[in-house]
Amino acid sequence: MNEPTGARGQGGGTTALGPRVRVRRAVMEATKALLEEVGFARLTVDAIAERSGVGKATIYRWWNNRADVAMDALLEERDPEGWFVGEGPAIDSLRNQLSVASDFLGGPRGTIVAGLLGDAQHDPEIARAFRQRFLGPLLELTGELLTAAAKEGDVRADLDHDTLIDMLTGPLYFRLLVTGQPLSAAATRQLVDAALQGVSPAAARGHVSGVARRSGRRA
Amino acid sequence: MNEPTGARGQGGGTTALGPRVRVRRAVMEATKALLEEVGFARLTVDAIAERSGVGKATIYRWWNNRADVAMDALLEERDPEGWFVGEGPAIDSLRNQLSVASDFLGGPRGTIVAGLLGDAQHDPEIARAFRQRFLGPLLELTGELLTAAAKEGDVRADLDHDTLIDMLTGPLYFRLLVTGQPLSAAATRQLVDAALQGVSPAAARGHVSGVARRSGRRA
Amino acid sequence: MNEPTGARGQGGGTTALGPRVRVRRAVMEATKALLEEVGFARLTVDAIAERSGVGKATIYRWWNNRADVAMDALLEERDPEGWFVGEGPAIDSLRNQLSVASDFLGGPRGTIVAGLLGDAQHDPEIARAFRQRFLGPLLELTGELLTAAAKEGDVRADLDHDTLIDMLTGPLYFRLLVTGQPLSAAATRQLVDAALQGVSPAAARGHVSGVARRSGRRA
Amino acid sequence: MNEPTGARGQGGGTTALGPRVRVRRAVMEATKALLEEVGFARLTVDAIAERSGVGKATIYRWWNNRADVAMDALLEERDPEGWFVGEGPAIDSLRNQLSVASDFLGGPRGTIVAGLLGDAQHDPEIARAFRQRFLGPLLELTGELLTAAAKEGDVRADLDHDTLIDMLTGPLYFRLLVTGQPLSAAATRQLVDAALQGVSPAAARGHVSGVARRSGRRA
DNA sequence: CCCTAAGCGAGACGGTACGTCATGTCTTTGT
DNA sequence: ACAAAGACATGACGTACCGTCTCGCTTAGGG
Repeated sequence: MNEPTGARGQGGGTTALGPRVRVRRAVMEATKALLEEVGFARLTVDAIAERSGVGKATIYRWWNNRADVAMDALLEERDPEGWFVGEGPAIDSLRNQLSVASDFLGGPRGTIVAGLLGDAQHDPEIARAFRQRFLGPLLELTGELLTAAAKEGDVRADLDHDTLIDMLTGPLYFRLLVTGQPLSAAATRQLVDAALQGVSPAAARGHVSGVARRSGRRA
Repeated sequence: MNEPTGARGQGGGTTALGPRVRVRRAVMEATKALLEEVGFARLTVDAIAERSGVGKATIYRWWNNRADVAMDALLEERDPEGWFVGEGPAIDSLRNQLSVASDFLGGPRGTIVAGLLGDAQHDPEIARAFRQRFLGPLLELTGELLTAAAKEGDVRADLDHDTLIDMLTGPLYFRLLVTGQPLSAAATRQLVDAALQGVSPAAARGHVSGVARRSGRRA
Repeated sequence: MNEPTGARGQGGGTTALGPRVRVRRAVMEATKALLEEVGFARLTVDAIAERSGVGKATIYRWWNNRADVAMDALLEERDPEGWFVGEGPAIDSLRNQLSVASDFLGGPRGTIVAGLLGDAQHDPEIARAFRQRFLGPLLELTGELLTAAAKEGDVRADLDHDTLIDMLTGPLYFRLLVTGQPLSAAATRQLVDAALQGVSPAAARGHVSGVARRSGRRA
Repeated sequence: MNEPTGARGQGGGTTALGPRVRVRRAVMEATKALLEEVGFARLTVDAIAERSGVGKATIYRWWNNRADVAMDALLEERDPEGWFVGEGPAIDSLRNQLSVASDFLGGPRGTIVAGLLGDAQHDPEIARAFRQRFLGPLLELTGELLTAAAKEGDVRADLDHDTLIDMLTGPLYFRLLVTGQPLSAAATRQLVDAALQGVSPAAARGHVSGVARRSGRRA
């Protein structure tokens, strides 16, 4: 279960063991180091190979391209974190999740995500992988939180969840990928508040701001 | 003034006339054709040179890189369009602008934008150019429309414009660059409605939906 | 003794039995098949392993490299043939041996020999093996035949045997490896005649041509 | 005429100038140096590129593979030499040519030739080039000398020239490529004498040996 | 009206990274 | 214990595209 698995582990046979532990570790570490040092744009497979002491061919055996490697490195860094929080009203968890996402995307790992998505524009395979491995789980969680929040009466039930997700998540990636404006938990709270209350005037109910106040725990 | 100008024409020296008309036209046409045929990802300067009959050096004289060329081609296609509409309530113009943007980004030109932004993740110069030349004018317009709409009482005045823009525009680029879901004027209308009314329940004003109904002119 | 022996069997230790029968057979057969299908140039150890169902490591246990394997395959094909003929005047046996060699080198097995010698130019080990295992026995026989023929008065006794062998055998390999001209028993007979009679005029002896006529049995 | 031409110059258009002088010189020099240092077997295009300061792509633009480069280097070393001697009886020139060839093949350049021919066994293109560019001119000369010598009465007129060439040249390459025995002008003289006089006894005429004595000038 | 400088085509060039191939060794796993 | 299966480091391959650069050829426009 905790078996170290390469990107292709998905196929999930029994004997397809993925890169042996040593190889995987070496590659991951080298990749992370290089990502920090030179960024994704200048990350090359050759460099990873040299740095990790792993043969280039071996890397290509287990990963499809540098983006694939970088994605694995990225996921390794994301997973142990407190993404999948729960407890308390769902709307709070939702706010929290978006704050955490902001911090993640606003930090050094955000640069990796941006680079990955940059390449994804040229290579559908990367796009697919990103959606499936990185984005999917997160959006799924968001969807569940929305369902719960709707049930708890904090979110309108008549709205398409996809639309809601776009509204809440879209701005983060917009900043990351397009405008380059800073991404912070604070800015995101503003945004979520606005989204919840609505842009039109006449949206002034203690209900909403009350929730907003309650959930302002994580900076 | 009406002189065809390359990217560097901005500096506006005296004799730096930009590419001679013939060159610019040939390059632009070749670029557009190639963008349609192979997409931005496989667009190469060599191909543009060969196809246009223009020397590679000449291209590099007037443009910085393939993204620069592609951007020019993109702008040529965007400009004549009905982006800068006005008349009637500002909120309607705003809705309209977002619909037009959706169609633009959802169509073939959207692919170019995506490719451009993809490269922008690796090359700050491209990012800068994109923001300045493509995005800037649009967001400026959006800002003005928001100001007007606020004055007309259709938009809350207590919200930061940057946040609002992120809320309204972000989802479009999110779909384009990240999720890959289809981008249509219809989907965008839904989204704008939700943004205006707010996600929280207790949002029940004929006011908003009335406006929405009025502005549903452009598909 | 009759034990099937790999290349290393020569050392002749006690327990070094050479590849087990099954392994050897499988490898030999796969190798021969591949040699016929793709030729020596594209013969790869991986292919032999896959085709024969024998592990690559096992192959390397018993053979040094692909040339070594190919050589074994080659020798398997050569041995049962009628190389070591005798009877009658030695000069006839000599002619016959050269004819047989021509046919061998001119046929598909010649291609293998050529490939082997090709690699031998880069790898002295292969060269050594070829000379010792393939060429040696043949030249030894030729030497004996020359001695006998000299004793029988059909060959000058004042000539160095090495020189004679070079004269008689060299042209065959020259055609095989250098000029690429066809190698047939017929062409070889011409050559041997010329060698025997001499290139200078004043060579007019029925003796030689008579022998030539007698020995024209194998095409 | 004296225009430095790359391997592909054969196509012989007017604008196909071949590698520019600087490139060619740098590549040739690096190649010769490397051939001396590591031999043909370990000659790599990468090394040539690095050593010469010429881009790998540029090398591949003008040459097809390392063998092609090596051949050019080889020819550069062969040409200025005294191959195309004349004067005096043709049979003497013939003897001389074979002696020179022996020295050439027996020396360091012979190793290059051997390596080239080694690769030629795997790559028909190399074989073709070797025959056309290196071997052809030499054998042509040999053919002419044979014709002249026949006319002068020193060589039998009833023998196929191809056969004669094989007899005289074959042994040299046999030693070079197959047996590995030393190649010297002295050994070659023995061989040529034997070929002229014939292997059979009854070949004892002052005629031949007289010529042999006269031509023993070049060691 | 020429004649000089610029724009320009053509494409050679050095460089970096790519992804692939085959080698020969080493490790794991199952008998 | 032997061997199948195959992972692995190594090193070279040949290709692609980049952005720079030199060549001459044209083609104005200022003397």
